[in-house]
Amino acid sequence: MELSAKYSPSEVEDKWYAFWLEHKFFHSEPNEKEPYTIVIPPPNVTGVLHMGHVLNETIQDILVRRARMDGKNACWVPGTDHASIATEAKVIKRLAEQGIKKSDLTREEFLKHAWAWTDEHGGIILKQLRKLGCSCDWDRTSFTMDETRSKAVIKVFCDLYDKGLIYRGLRMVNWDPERQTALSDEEVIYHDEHSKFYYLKYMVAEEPGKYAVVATTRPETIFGDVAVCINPKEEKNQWLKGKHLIVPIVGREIPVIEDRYVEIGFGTGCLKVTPAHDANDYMLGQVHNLPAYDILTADAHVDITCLEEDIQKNCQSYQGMDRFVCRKQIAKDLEAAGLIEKIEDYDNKVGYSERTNVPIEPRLSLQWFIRMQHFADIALPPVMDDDIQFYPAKYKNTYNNWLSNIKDWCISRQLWWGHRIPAYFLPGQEGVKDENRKYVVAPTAEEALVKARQIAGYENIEISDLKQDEGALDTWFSSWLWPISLFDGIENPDNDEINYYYPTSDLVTGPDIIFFWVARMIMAGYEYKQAMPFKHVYFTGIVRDKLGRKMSKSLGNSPDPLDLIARFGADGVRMGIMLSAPAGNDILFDDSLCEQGRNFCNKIWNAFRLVTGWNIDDSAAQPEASQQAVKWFANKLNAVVAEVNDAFSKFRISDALMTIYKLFWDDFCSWYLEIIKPAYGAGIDKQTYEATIKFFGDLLVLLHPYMPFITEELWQNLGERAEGETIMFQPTPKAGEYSQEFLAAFELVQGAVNNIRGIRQQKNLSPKEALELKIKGNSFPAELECVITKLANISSIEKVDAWGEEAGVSFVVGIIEMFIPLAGLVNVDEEIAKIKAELEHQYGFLQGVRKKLSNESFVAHAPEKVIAIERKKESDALSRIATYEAQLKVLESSK
RNA sequence: GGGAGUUUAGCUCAGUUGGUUUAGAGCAUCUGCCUUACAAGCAGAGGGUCGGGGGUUCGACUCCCUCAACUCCCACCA
Repeated sequence: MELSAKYSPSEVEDKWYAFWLEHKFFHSEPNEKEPYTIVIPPPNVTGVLHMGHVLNETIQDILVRRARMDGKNACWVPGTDHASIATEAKVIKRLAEQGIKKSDLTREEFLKHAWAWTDEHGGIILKQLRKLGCSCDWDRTSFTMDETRSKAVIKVFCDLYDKGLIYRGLRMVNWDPERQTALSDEEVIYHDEHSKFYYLKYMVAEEPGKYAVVATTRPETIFGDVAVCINPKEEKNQWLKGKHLIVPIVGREIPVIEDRYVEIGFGTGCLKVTPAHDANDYMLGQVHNLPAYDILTADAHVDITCLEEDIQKNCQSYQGMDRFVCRKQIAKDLEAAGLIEKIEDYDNKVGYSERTNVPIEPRLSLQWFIRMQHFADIALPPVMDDDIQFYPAKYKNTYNNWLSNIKDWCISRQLWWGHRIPAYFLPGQEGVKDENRKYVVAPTAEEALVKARQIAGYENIEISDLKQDEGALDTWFSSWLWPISLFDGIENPDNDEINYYYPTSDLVTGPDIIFFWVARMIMAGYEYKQAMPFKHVYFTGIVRDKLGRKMSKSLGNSPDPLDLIARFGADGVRMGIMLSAPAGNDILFDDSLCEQGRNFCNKIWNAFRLVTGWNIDDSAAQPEASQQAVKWFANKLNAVVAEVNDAFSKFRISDALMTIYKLFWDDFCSWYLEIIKPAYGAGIDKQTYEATIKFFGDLLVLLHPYMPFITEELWQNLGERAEGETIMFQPTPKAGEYSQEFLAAFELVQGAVNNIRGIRQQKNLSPKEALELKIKGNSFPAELECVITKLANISSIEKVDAWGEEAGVSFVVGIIEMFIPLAGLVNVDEEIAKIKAELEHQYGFLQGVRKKLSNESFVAHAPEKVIAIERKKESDALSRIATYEAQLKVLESSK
């Protein structure tokens, strides 16, 4: 077979992926084998593959493929997330481009558009994962809004409601005025901001001409002011006690109230209280029994129509103004009226919506919540006790911190795209306040009707009388069930699949969703399966560019993974992303990493070309050097396999890759193959050839989890394969016994070869020119001398008792003294200088060792083993020094 | 304001309970090579005293204190 000198990934990748699919190698069914399960962190259904996914999915694929080769029944379940807010935003944007407003559509019409969008763009990302080589069980592809998953969500909602763990209430929530929905606390991101601190004058009603100064960053909320609060202990504000103040512009007369909440010494000590627009003010309002005027619309425009008529008159000009426009306008107007004492620069934090990046507005609204204390109680211990293990473990702290200060979870969203809240309101409550309206919670309208008819007075209502809550549930309310709902473990809690695959093995995800997702899955796992959802959590880092910046569309620093795959091959990209990916560390990604991956593919490819290009000579005897090489590599392979196994057990999968990389490139190619390489034109003996093929196969198997395509391609061509055979199920090589002594002896051989090569380089000697080697005293194991002979092109090895008078270069490896005669090629002065420098180093070393040994405390305290090592160092150094000194003498006398 | 983490060759990182020839790797760099698998390669070489300071110890990159820089998370100060 003629093979090109370069590996062409595109030619083999699609072929083998199709082969794997065709044979259903990725598919898993429960059987008697040990399961190994991963559920994919479901990407947004309309999302596109980015480098973060590449990292995350590559790690998962490595783990899954490795488990499969270890003989486990590996199952990697793929799927997508409906991503309520993000997707609804995209749909609204597209509708806007067509001139359609969401408000013009009915819920049903809107959902039709949303599903159309989902069908159109959904699953693109899953197709892209195939290009990466991901071995997901595609037959199990799921969606958080498909039937099984949706039923699970609704069932869980009803169940938690029945348990009293879900409640509906009027609360101050984080409001996104752009998308016009409530958000959970976790969906708010705080940014530092340079803003202004406005000092406003509030005239005292009882004492005309006198005023109190109130400092605020949000003057636009003064329409909703209902009190000014002071700390009862604050000296300078004592005179305000019991007084009333007049809100500037608005003209409302409000009381001065006292509460220790106000911090003494901060600002002016006077805090304006606006219960409808600040969480703390709301709390104060509750305590002091104050009204709340909501003066902002859902899209954060001023709306004063809730105020009394005479007050409305004063504020008319602000009606309908955007909140930030109004802020400026009020400042301007107050300034003009002389009601601003001063404006200061002020740094504070402002919350932004994670999804729309719009400043959130604290808003009083009626929402659904989950009582979280119960879930914190069940989810904290397993992580703190390491039943569930985090890699890296530092995230235990983060987890602990969050669960120990848990707040109730706002799960309702004012969106249509998502799971509709299964609460049904009873008819005939027109006059009743929203928060007091009666409802029933049930999975379906029919079941809701049954429940409703049991309530006195509603015995005769019909389904059409019930009004379902308009809201949808937070996306994460479906995601937290993912490891259970994927196996239908909510609706059918005892089915074979859930019993077999759950708990899953490893979860691979980013630390940014530790609260959103990881913690909540653990909660749901213990609530609904009484067991952990996964045993290990591997937290990846963030993929950044080489300057350490986050990858973003606006910076244009985010490479397209498919483009990278086209340039470097999927294996090259996988290797590139894995080269520097210890758990929890950010990855500074650079194309050159993929280049390294591609180069490695090429190296493997060429090694294959070499090995399979040899002709087997049945009559040839195995050369001594080859025999030693085979023995050495067998030992080395065992040692490395043990190392790799250890690395995997600690989730150090980048380390494992680097270890295999060096094994292949340095040990196998640079040493092993060079030793066994037959002379030009000659055939190779059968024994060596077969051993080599075996080694190559083992190496491919070791590499396969990282580089699935090239390893399958070469493995298939490495020997006769039956139809339907695949490297995917070849067992990982076992870590057998190996001789530390033999490996150490071989290292000495390598040292000698390196030295001789170095001498050649310095003396400008061709590799083709054979050299003689003399060895004095100690030597290598005799059987390894032939390796030096071959690799360093040595014509003869002579054992001598002392160096003669001839010119040459000497060197020491370990404590073996060697000499290369080089008549006429030696610059005596140069050699003397070199040896002197070496001697100096040895003297320094010896001195250090002796200082230790002459220290009585050291000899008294240090363990015997350590002292023995120091003594060995001493004698070795002495022996080397003797050698160099003798050489120096010879050289000097030859001058 | 709390908490966590990081700081080791030009870059990215190892360094496992303090002691294994006076600190390792990959990449990059430099030198010499188109040597009959591979120039996406081969061979060789140089380069850190382990952020600063102090301490514990016979001995510290490794433990303690302190200072500095950077990163991240959490928190209602208007």
